[in-house]
Amino acid sequence: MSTSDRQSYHHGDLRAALLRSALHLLDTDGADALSLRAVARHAGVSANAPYRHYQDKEALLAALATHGFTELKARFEAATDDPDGTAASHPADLAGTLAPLARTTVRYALDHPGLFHLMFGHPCVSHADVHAASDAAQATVTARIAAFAGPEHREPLKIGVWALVHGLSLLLLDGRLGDPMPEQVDALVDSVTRTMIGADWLPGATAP
Amino acid sequence: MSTSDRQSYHHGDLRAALLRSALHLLDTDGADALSLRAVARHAGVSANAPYRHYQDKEALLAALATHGFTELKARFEAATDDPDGTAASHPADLAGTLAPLARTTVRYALDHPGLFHLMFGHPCVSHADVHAASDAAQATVTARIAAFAGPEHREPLKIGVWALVHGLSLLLLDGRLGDPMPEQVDALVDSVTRTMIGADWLPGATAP
DNA sequence: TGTACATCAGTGAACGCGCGTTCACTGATGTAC
DNA sequence: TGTACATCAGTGAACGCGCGTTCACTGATGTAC
Repeated sequence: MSTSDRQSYHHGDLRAALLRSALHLLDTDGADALSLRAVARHAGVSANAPYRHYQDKEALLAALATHGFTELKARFEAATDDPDGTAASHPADLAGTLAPLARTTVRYALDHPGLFHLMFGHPCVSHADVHAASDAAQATVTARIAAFAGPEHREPLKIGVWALVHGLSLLLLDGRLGDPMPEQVDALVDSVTRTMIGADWLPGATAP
Repeated sequence: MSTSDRQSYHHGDLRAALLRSALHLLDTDGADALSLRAVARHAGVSANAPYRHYQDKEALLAALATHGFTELKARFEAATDDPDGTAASHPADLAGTLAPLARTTVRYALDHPGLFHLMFGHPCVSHADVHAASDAAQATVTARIAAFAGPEHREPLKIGVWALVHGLSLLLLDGRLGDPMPEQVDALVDSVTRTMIGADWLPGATAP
């Protein structure tokens, strides 16, 4: 796949190929190890060919992060089968609604560790495209929360959920919670989410 | 301070000076930018002098991370005035107990962004020293939780709190929650912590 | 249908850089007698 | 108290490396006539 089936001088769709190579290397070698030269090498192309398609390294990184957020958003929507997020979906409680989203995020992080690090730990986030894609993904989650929480809890809850899921992903990624199997991960995320999202501030909610 | 008051060939305590320089650079230029050469340069010493005190770069990083965890633990203890963590301290609810610890962590992250990244995002964590210091810090928090939560909630709650605080720190660090002033940060952490640590699973707890 | 030519998307060599690490060295320190 | 010498903690130069980026180039493509 790397030094691929390219027989002509022109590549065809090098832009997309570079993105693919970069994603591969990102998750193989880690975000810190990603170099433009390595990406070109993996795509079977000379070291400066990428400059035909991306202004510089930053631009490629921004494209990668944007891709990540877009894909994450799509997974959020797939996870809830409720694309616009406005209709109240079947689970009656907030934890039941958020758990699949939490699972989706954590899984994405574990599937794409390098990309996840890039998405959340890199200054290239200041790019307008990245920001837009990130906001869109976040909005998907926010919409779910809005349907459940009263306005005075919406903001801290939104931040809290985001932080919780984010932290969980990174702790798992860094191996700080051991090295659980995928289904153990799901169970862990579920139990943590349900424990943390105590519903006591919901109107009329009490102990289980 | 950098090319310091050193007039003799021998330095005196280069080991400590290197650590100090590294900490400074870490929080000034970021964890990714930290190089052994830069540390030596900042300490006013030749590029290979550090090798007299640390086997290689990894060893220095491990020392830094260890330092970070040790200091964090001290701050935890200072924050609760309850050094051994066994006696039930004055706040009657879990959120009241954990909020100061959450604040402490987030503040530490914001005070030492580079070090925090190193502590939580770097493979040097596998060093035994680092592990020990990290566990010790974590135990301080765990002890507080154990005093409040029943055994069946202890584990997910422990992980959840850790993830929440960790995520909050990193989101703030990456500028993803805007650029709040220190006291706004404290207020944010408090409100998120209290919202997220719903006490509904506490025996007999109900809505406020 | 055939040819001239502009444009596009690659190549290969080179640039300067900072890095981690090793080498043979040398100045300062402290200990034995 | 004075001197010889081992040991320690630095120096400065050099190594090979991979990086991002620029340069002048060339092969392929497509369009005008």
